[in-house]
Amino acid sequence: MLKDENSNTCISSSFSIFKSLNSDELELLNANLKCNTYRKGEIIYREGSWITGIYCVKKGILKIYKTGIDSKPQIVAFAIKGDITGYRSVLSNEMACTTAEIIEEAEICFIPSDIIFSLIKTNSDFALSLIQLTCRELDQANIFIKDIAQKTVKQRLAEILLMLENTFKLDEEGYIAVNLTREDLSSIVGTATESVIRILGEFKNEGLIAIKGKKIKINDKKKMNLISDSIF
Amino acid sequence: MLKDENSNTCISSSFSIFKSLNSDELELLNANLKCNTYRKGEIIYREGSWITGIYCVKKGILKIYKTGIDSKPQIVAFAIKGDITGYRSVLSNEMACTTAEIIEEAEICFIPSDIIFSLIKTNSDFALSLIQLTCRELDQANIFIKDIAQKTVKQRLAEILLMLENTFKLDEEGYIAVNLTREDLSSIVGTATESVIRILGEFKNEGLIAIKGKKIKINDKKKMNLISDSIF
DNA sequence: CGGAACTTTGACACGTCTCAAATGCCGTGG
DNA sequence: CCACGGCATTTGAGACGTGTCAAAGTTCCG
Repeated sequence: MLKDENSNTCISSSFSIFKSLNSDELELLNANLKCNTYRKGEIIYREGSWITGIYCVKKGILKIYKTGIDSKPQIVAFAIKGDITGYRSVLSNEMACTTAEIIEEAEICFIPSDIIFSLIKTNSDFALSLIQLTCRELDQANIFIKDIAQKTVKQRLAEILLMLENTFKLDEEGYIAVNLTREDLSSIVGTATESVIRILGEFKNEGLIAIKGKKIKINDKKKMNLISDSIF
Repeated sequence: MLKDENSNTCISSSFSIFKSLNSDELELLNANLKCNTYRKGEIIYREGSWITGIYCVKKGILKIYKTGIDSKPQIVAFAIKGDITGYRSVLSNEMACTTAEIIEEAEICFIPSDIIFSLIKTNSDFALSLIQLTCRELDQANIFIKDIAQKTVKQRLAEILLMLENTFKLDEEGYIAVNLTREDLSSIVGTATESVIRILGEFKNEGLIAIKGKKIKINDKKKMNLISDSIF
């Protein structure tokens, strides 16, 4: 029994995308996995490269970004425990359109694309789950387009902080449990690093947040929402 | 034979999303269609409402937008002949997250959602087509996030003009065959109407484009690309 | 023909970016 | 274990891009 290594415990209900698989399908999946641990800074796949399967995050945090002008990155998503990534390129037979980089020591399983395609073929509920996953992400992306186009940097930063609190758990003290550099933050919000620093400072002075190094705690979620929604 | 009204000629190979359907499935589809013509300004569905099926565009042009701050719209897509819209909300059982408005007299067919779901269930190729469609749109959205976050208004406007030329056909004189107000343009680019006007003026003075009322013609596509890619 | 919506132009204020320099933090190697 | 070097953060000053507001001109359509 290799249960602790590669098998059943690896992919299961913690990945909601696989919730519609029966035990046979789960077994097929787990029999074809390659799991690995990665350290901060490692690249799982790179924009423009061909990837041959999708990646499931068992543990840790990845940032998913596109590379823009002067190789300035634009973070378009994070992947945490239970998320899959790389599926877009695999499903549409295209080169990876983003880069996936570890920002917190991670354990990641690789699933070859033919397994995914055969699951889509044989299990329509799984296919539907995938459709719904992409639809949800598409709406998120459109919301962000709207916000980045219409909101000020301050509003966007408030919004992103709330999003981060929503995405990542809080530690014992209430700080958002992720270490992002100020530059990372600027690469999400779409602004200069210095602007992030200045506005974080304002938020802190107004008592809206607390800062301890890279860790941020939102003190006044209500006011933060008002700022983000520009009712302020 | 009602061929000219609702049946086979209506949904067919012109909708690439339906290319994987066999003749039985096409027949089922066409038997359940409701087609209508709409005039400029009409709303097909509205953000926040529940829609019970998807819409196929046989003719005409729609703008798809989200409503933002001070009800300022943010256009996130267009739908033209051969496109489907509204599928995101249907597939993920959520309220419409965008509004679809006619900007050029259109002929549109409605397909009830249960038909779509049953096709997904029985035809995995159709499901895969849908997945690939959403994946492509998702990447487009992420590209636009990157650009809107990193590019100047001028660069974005150049990019959008190129995109419009790519999306819509050209008329006999080479003008992009769509009538967008300057405000529409500003709602795509994410800027003020006045900024669009001023920069269009610059482009025109530099001979990059020609303007005839709402119609725009790109004279120097190469230079336009350079501007958009900020190699300029 | 009249009015409404759209377009254009100008002046001005403000937000945000850029550049530069100082300080702080952290991991690596001696 | 400490010192060093490099990277991240912070702060300031100044320039520039864009948004806002106001007013005039234009087009469109009933």
